[in-house]
Amino acid sequence: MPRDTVALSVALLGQVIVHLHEGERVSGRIVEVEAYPLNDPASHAFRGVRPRCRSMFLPHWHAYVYRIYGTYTCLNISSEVDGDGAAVLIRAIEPLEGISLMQWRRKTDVLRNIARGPGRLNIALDIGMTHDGIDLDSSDEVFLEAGPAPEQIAVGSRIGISSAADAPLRFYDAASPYVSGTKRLNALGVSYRPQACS
DNA sequence: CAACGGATCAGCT
DNA sequence: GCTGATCCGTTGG
Repeated sequence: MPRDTVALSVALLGQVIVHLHEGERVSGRIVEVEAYPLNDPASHAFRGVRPRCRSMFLPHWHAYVYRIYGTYTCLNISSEVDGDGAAVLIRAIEPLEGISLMQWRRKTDVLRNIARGPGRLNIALDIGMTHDGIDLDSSDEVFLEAGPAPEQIAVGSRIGISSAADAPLRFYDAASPYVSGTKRLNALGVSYRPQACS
């Protein structure tokens, strides 16, 4: 996986997040992310290490989970080297395994609404503050697996922030119906094919 | 559909 | 106090 935050964001699309719940796999394919790179005014890490955002400064591939608006939590993956604060926010997944359990947790049967949005996907996967700071490589509870990259990746501006709001740092699978913020999907009108590997 | 308010936690001014 | 990387139920056009 790339160490650069933006490169990692693109590489994460298509990867599968798995949470083992009493031996049952609950999982989904990442279809939407946002990058919070170094020196980003919108990043929690912008003003240095704080108790809440300390996990952003962990080495590459650790979980940063924080609470938002009192009720919900958001999952990020730390992206840079130890001591540098940056991460990728996971914004939406396509439900794959353990769907009935996710439907129960989310109190809806509508597949499209199960994990569209960062707060929603954490409820669906039962990821919360207890997972803050875990190493996703060594954890046998929450981890990632390789999955098919999107055929086409779209780029847009990030959602719900005020500073650096125009930065094109939101990436999503252009063909997926499981992405959030539909009204802003074409905010930049930019899309491109990911770099072809020969 | 769009707009609004409530729920409710933690950091910052 | 207030604001925020949110979601949901309700209201009104």
